Formats: sequence, structure tokens, C-alpha cells
Amino acid sequence: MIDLRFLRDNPDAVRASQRARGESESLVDELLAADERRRAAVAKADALRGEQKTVSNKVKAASKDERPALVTAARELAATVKAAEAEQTEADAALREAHLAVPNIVEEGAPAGGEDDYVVIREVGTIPQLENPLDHLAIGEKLGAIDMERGSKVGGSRFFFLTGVGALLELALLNMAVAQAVEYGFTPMITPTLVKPEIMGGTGFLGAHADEIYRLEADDLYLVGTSEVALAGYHSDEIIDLSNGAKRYAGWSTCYRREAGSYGKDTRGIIRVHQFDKVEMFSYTTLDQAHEEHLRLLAWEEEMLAKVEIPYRVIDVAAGDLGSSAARKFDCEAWLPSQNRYLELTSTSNCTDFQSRRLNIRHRGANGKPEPVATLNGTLATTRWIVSILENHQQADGSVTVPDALRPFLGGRDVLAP
RNA sequence: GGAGGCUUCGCCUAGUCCGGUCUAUGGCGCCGCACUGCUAAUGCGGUUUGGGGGUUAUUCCCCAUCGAGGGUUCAAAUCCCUCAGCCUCCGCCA
Repeated sequence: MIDLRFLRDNPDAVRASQRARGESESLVDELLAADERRRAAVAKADALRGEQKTVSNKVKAASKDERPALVTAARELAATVKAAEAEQTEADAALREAHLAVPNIVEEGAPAGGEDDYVVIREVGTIPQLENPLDHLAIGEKLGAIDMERGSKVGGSRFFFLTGVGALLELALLNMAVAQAVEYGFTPMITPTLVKPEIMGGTGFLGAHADEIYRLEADDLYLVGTSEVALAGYHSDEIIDLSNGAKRYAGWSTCYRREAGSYGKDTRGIIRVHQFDKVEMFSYTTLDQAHEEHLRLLAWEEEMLAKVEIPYRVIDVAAGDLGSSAARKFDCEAWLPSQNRYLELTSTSNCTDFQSRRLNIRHRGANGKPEPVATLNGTLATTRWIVSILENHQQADGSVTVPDALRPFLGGRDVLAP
């Protein structure tokens, strides 16, 4: 949810943000109207409740003779109060609905436009010169690392088995990610992958892209697409202590995505799958530190990419492609030799106070008063990274070189060979 | 799955049987001030959260808030209903 006070004072700034996203400004007007209506309803109900209190005290103090007349009057007032409260309840609900519908305010500096309007910030590393490179699935099958056929036999399309050295490679990669996170002060976490509706909604995932998410109808629970959901919910309804700096968590979890609407896209191999594993960084900071934390998360992602020695570029994602929660997003995209294109390996978002307002997460500000925190997230490693490692480090003889930094996590192994 | 108990403003807790005097008790912790060679101790004051209003220097006023949501009533922490969470015992499964 965006800050209503900010909206009241700067409605045009919020409208501009909506335009940058390519979204309708009418959502903003609806929110302003709902806010106005609720304020009036609350003021009216408050006044009536005050009056009712006075009247009740009079009844209490009245003598036997006076009482019947007073009670009759009080009864009428009670009906009026009830009606006003019903109106307030309705206005509250309408405001919340309108409030939830408005996406986060885009950070200054983010490119306007849609999916293709990203800005490349930098390119890092050297693209390997490979003759007739194999794709990751071909390599993975030769190594006995990936089994798609049996994956679809068991789970259907977009499911897979990581086998033998493939399983070891994923564990090594994710362990290396956790090790790095711990080194930088993150608290490692293994998180629930089933969450309640209010937690999923609080992180902003039940908006326009709700059909991306698995739901267990019998239990009214959602399967998370990232541990961000659980880590954001971790401190929901809490006042946390940020006086010693940011709170940082590294969540390890399996992630589930329906991939609705991606039929025919990335169908080969494990690039786009229904289930994968991820280590995710998650930070709680004050709002004024959020931008710097965002840059730190990006730097930690790049450090991981450097460790696996993969060429990549960093893009500044355009406003229209941010999703409802993010105010700014940077993706790191690795080079994919088999397709001569870049592939998203990491994504870091600054969600400012958008999630924390929904989830009621605050800290005590300078004056001791609770104020919303900023939440940020960033990918440290995922199953998809295996694609990039296999393809970029493949050798002519069909083997794959293990990057130096990863070797200790693979029992010292320096090459994966058929 | 069955039976019982519990949930109060950071933590612990009084209050619930029998509705109004609850404007929610006390302790711990925390903050401020005083006292003090320093610390400690002591004393005094403050300390839920959210919304709104008057001053904007302090302060003050109104409304809501006793796990959540309904209901009864002129009036609900207190009575009734539904739900959630935690605990104990039983059953079942590891």
C-alpha cells in the first residue's frame, strides 16, 4: 500500500508514477475519493459514539423516575450509532480495496515504459567463444545431471529430476550462496513454502499475476514462488528494532510457479520450470536507507556471479515491468551461449514501504514513534544458474569446468565429466 | 479426530462468576528528572497501538483498541455465538 498522506499531498506525483507504469490514473482518483469518504464516515461515527457515551452515563446516574424516558432516547441514539458504524465499516473496506489496487510508487530514475524499455547499466565478463555450443540439457544429459523425461513422467511438463552430479552441483551452488550471505551478516533461514492468504496478499503477489501462484483450495494455503513471501511475513504485525542497522535474512526454499501464459516459452530443459530451489536475500531497512541497501543487494548478487565466472549484464527494469510491489528493480542476466541471448539469473527489488504497510511491519523512528520499514529482496542463487554454469563452462570434450570458488563446495572437484 | 484449559496496552499479571465506579491493577523492563565522587540503590513522573482535532514550546481534547469477527444491551474486558492460536490429556500416525 502506498502512503495515503503522501498521496493527499502529492496526488500528481502518484499519477505520474502510474503513467510511467502504463497503468490507469483512475485508480488514484478512486483511492482519493475512498479516502475522503472514509474520513467523513469516521468523523461522523466518532462524534455519535461520544454522544452515546454521555447518554449512557446519564442513564446510569438517573433516578428510577427519570430512567424510562432516558432509555428510550438512548435506544434511538443507539440505532443511529449502529447505522453510522455500518457506514464506517463499509467505507473502511472500500478504502482498503482501493488502496490495495494501487501499485507502488516508482522510484525516481527508473526507466519509463514496458518490458522492452529496460536500460542496460553495465556488461561484465567475457562472452566465451564456443564452436557449436551444446545447450544445458544436452550437456546435463551427457553428465547424467538432468532427467527431464522422468521429470515429466512423474510431475508433468516443466518438471525434472536433478540426478547425481546435477544434484550435487545444485547443493554446492546453494551452499556457496548461503556461505556468502552468512559472511555478510545475513541470518540463514529455511522457510515455510505454504503460506496463508493474508501473507501472500501482503507481499503483493495476489494482484495482476495471481494466476502464477499455486493454491491449495482444500486448506486455503498458497505455495510460495519465492521465500521472499515467508521472509516478508516473518515480521508481520511486529515493531522491529532497526537501531543497529538493517535486518538481513537469507532464505533457502523450494519455489513453485504455475507458469500460466508461458506455453511454448523456454520449453526445453530447466530454464522455466514449475519447481526450483533458491537462496534469496531479504532486507528490512529504514526508508531512507533503502536505496543504498538496494545497491548493496545488487553488489552481493554480482559477487556471486563473479564466483561462478559467468558473463552477465545488469539491467534497470522499466516501470511497466516492475510488478505491483517494487519501486525499482535491477536484474542480472547471464549470457546463454546456446541461444545467443541473455537470461535472467537474479532480480533485486526495492519495495520501499509497499509490503510493510500491508503486513504492518514497523520500527521506531527518531521520535520513538512507529513508522513503516522498507523491504528489499534479491536473488543469490537458483536452480536456473545450473543452466548458465553448464553452458558457459562447457569444454570441447563434453566436460564442464567447475569454477574455482565452487570447488570447495563440490568436494574439491574441478571438472564434471561424462 | 475427541475432551478440557488458556489468549488483557514490550514481558508477566489483577479484573471476567455477579455488565456501568475499568478513564484496565500491580511488578519487571525502558525513557526523563532529582539525589549522588562514579556506578548502583532510592524517590518522582512517563511508557499500547491506530485515527482525528486544537496549539505547535510544553501540553491538551475526541474516537477506537482487552486474540479476530458477529450478537444481546441505553451501556460489554465482563453475557451469547462463530473462528484462530497456544497448552494438557486421549485417539491415530511417525
